[in-house]
Amino acid sequence: MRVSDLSRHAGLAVATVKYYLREGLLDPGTATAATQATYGDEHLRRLRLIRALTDLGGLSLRQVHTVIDALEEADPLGALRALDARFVAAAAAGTDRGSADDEVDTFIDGELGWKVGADAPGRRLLADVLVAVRGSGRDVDVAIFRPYARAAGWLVTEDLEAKDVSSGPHRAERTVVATLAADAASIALRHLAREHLGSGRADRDTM
Amino acid sequence: MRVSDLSRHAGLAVATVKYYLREGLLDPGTATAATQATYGDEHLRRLRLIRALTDLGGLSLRQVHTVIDALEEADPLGALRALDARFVAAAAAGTDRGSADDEVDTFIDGELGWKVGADAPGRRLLADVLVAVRGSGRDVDVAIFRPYARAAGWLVTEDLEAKDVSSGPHRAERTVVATLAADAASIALRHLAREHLGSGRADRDTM
DNA sequence: TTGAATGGAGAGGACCACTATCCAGTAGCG
DNA sequence: CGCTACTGGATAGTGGTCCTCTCCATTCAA
Repeated sequence: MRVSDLSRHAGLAVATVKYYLREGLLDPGTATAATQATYGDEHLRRLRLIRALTDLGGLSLRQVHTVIDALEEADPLGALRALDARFVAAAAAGTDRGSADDEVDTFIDGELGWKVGADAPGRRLLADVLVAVRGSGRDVDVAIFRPYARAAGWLVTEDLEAKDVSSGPHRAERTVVATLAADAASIALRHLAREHLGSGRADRDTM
Repeated sequence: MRVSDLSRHAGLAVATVKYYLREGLLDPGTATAATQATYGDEHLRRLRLIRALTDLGGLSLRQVHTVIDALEEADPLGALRALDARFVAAAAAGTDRGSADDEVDTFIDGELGWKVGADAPGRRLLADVLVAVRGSGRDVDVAIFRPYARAAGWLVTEDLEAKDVSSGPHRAERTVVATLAADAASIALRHLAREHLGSGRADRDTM
C-alpha cells in the first residue's frame, strides 16, 4: 500500500495523510527505497480512528494525539478520559467556581457512592455544568443530576452485559469509538425525544 | 452600565465585548453621547448566554449567532435544533452513507414511533454515528440505539414532569442553556458510570 | 484641568487544519 | 531505454476563527 491507496481508502487528500505523518499521528511506513515506503492495514485503521475522533467526537488533532498516545501505552482508561477534554478546559478559567467542585464530589462519592478516581475529568465537567447553569441565572442543586446518573448507570450496565466480550484485537480502539458514538447517539436521541414528547411546549423549561 | 462594567461582570476583556458588538452578537447600547452608551442587564445576560454556548456547548460564534437569531425570532425549536450543529456537518461530506439515513428514519418513525420533523438534525446525526461506527470496522444494526432511545425517552418525560412551569421571562433562553447542560451532564455521568461499573475491565467493549 | 475611559473602526496576531509547491528519487510501461 | 506518473520529504502558504492591539476624537470623573 502506498500513500495514494491509503488516501483513496480513507477518503482523504494525499496531502492530508502526509500532514498526519508529519504530525506524528500516523507512523511512517516501512521504507523500501529512498523515496518509497509501504503502509499496511494498521495505517488505514489509524486514519479511520483519527477521522472518527475529529468528525464524530469533534476532537482537535492535539486531543487526538493524546488519545492515541494513551492507546499506544495500553492505557484504555486514559484514552477514554481524554475524550472528555473537548468539554472541559474552556470553562475552567476565570469564573469563581464556588463550591461546585465540592458539591459534585459529595454527590458522586456520597449520594451515588460511585468509585471513580479523584482525577476523573467527569467530576470537573459536572462542576463546570453547575457553574455555567448558575452563571446563567438559575439556582440549581447538584441533585438535579440524579435522574441523569440513574439513566447513565442503567445504560452502562446494559452495555456491559449485552456486550460480546469480543476480546479481539484493537479492543481499546473500538471502545473509544464506541464511546464517542454513544455520546453522540444519546444526545441525538434526547433531542429527538424532546421534540417528540414536548411538541407544542418546546418553549418549556427542561432539566 | 458601561463597557467596563459589562466586561467585569461577564469576566471578559473589554476588547472581546467590543468584538461581540461588532459581530452583531450583542446589541449596541443606548447612545448617550458621541462616544458614550449605556448597557443593561439584557446585555449581560446575552454575554453569559454567549459564553455558555461557546464554553459549555463548544459552539462556534457563527453557531451562536444562529441560536441567537432563532431566539430573537421566538423560535425555540429552531434554537434547540441549532445546538445539534456542533455534531453534524463534519461527517456529512465524502463518505458513502449507504442506507444509514433510511435505517434511522425507519427506526425513529417505525420502531420508536416518534413524531419528529423530517428535518430534525438528530436524524442525520444518528445516521452519521452509524456511518462512523461502520467505517471503523464494526457491523452494527440501528437497533443498537434502542437502549439509548429508552433512556432518552425516560429522561425527557422525567424532565417535563419535574419541571416548574416557570413561564418567567427568557424561557427559551434558559431552555437552551439547560439543554446544553443536560448534554454535558449526561455524557459526564455516563463516563463516570463506566469508570465506576467497569473498573478492571475498562478495556472491554461498549455500546 | 487633566487623566482615564469610551465607542468605533481597522490592523494585527496566534493558532489550527490543512493545501500547494518543489524536489530528487523510484516504479511501471512500452 | 525513455517517458510519465508517483513517491517521500520538506517548506511555505492558505483560509478560517477568535480574539487583541492600536488609534482616534470625544466625554466623563476627580
